[in-house]
Amino acid sequence: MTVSTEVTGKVAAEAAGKYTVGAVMCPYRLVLEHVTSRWGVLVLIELLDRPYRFSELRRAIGTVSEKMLTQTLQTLERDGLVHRDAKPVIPPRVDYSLTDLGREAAEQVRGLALWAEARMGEVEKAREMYDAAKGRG
Amino acid sequence: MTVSTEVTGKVAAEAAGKYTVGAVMCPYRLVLEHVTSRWGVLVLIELLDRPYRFSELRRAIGTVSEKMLTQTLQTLERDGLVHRDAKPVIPPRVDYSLTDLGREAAEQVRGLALWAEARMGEVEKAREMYDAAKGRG
DNA sequence: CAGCATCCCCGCAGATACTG
DNA sequence: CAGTATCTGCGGGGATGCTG
Repeated sequence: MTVSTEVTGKVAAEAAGKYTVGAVMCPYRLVLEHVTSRWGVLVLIELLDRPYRFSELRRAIGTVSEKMLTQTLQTLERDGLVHRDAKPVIPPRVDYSLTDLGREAAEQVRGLALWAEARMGEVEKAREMYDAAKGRG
Repeated sequence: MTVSTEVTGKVAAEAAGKYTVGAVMCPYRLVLEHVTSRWGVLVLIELLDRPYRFSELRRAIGTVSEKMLTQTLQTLERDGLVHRDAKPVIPPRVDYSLTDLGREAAEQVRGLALWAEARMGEVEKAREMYDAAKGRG
């Protein structure tokens, strides 16, 4: 059916060529990695609620370093998913919000997060069973 | 929504064990990182079509090393998302398939992949505009 | 406040060799 | 075929200090 097959088919096709991990990757894979990245996921979900200022976002996420948040926001802004609004005031004030494109991505990501939250208990049980089975040999 | 990343304590750290990915974090975050991981995403989407044998999956994805595929599959199996069926024959034959839980996750992930594919062009245009704006200073 | 620049560690991930 | 075991690099990402 599936576009998913087509999608991964493209990945495979890319692999057949002169693909190298560190170098240029196809745009599709890149945007996917950006939105599924460690901090990208959390930023998108936060911004789905409302716009945030930089350090407000930092506090909301809680474990992200300033460097990684900056880097993540720049990547998402470059991909056209996040809008950066720097106000020329002192002290500086910068608001981040989702673009229409970013909102689409964020809603997909939120679906994933909601699933993870809902099924977390079952996953934990599965882990315990797996570990117990391994432990007994 | 809340995406608190506060550490839940030593229990989480110890439970993660050798499967720890990066820093210590709550189980919810862990599942999310597993399914959004570089190879986890591709494995889940591939398995959405049908069961795969190990090296069949390796060829289908195309760029994944044997080591990373093994590691990814073990993580997803431990989380109860992937079922491993090792047949006692020579030469060995191992089939991987999605569990019901895994299928739910995979469908969410596919949604993300489909979005990325559909909007890839717009993202590329956004990147060009961003780079052009930066280039002009 | 919102970043940028720099240093540096460690763990992800690739390469290689070996086994049941 | 489907893995394990081991070595190694290099880059992700944290810590720190500085700027507009």
